Amino acid sequence: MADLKSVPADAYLSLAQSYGQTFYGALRGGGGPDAARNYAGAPPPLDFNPSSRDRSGDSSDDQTGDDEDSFDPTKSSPTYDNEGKLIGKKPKEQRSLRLSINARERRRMHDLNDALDGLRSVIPYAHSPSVRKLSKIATLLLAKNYILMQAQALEEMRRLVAYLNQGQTLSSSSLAPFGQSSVYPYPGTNVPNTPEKCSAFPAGTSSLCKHCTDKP
DNA sequence: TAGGCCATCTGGTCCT
DNA sequence: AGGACCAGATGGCCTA
Repeated sequence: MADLKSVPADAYLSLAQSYGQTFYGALRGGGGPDAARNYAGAPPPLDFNPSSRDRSGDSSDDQTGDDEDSFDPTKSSPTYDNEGKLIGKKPKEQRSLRLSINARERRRMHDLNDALDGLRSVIPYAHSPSVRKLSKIATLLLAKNYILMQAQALEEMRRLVAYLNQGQTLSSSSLAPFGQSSVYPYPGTNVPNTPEKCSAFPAGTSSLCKHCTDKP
C-alpha cells in the first residue's frame, strides 16, 4: 500500500516539490549503514523505559520514569516558581506532582509520535533501511500533499467515468465511435477529434485519458 | 562548527 | 482538582 510504485514518478516529485530542503535532506541522509541508526528504532514502548531509548543520554531523561529521580536540588528546586504558587506545598508533594505531569506529557508525546509513525507507514516514500525516516514536519507536509494528490486523482477518475458513460450511451445509439463524439461531457467544450489539449482535464494531461496519451 | 531534528521538562491555559 | 494541550527552553545527537 505505502509503496512508491503506487504513485507515478512525476507525481511523487511534485509531492516532494513543496518540501524543500527538509524532505530532500531526509532522503539524502541515507548514505551509509549508520544513516538510519537512530531512526530505525521501533516506536517507543507503551510503558516508557529510559534504558530502551536511543536518546537516553539526554540529561533530562535521567529524571524520567516515575520514581527514578533522586531529587536534584540544582535542577528543580521548589524555588523555581517565582510566582510563589508552589511555595506553600511540601517539596516532596511538588516534586511528585511534577513527575506525574512530566510522565503524562511524555506519554502524550509518545502517542503523538506513534501516530506520526502510523502516518509515515501509509504515505508513499522510500521505506528502505538506507533512507532516513521522515522528519515530523516532512511527514505532515508530505501527507498533506499526498491527500491533495489523491483527491485530484479521484476527481480525475470521476470525470473519466462520466465521460466513458456518456460515450457508451452515444455509441449504443450509433452516433459516433467512442473518442470521436462531438459531445463532450463538459458544457461548452466541443472537442475536435484530435484536441490540442484535452479539456476533460483542465489541470493538465492525464494518463487515464486517451486524448492525453495518444500522440497525433 | 553550525544547523537541523529530536526528547524532555516546564509553566500556562482551557476543559471536564 | 486533575488532565489535555500547547509553546518555550534546554541539551544531545547527527550531518554537511
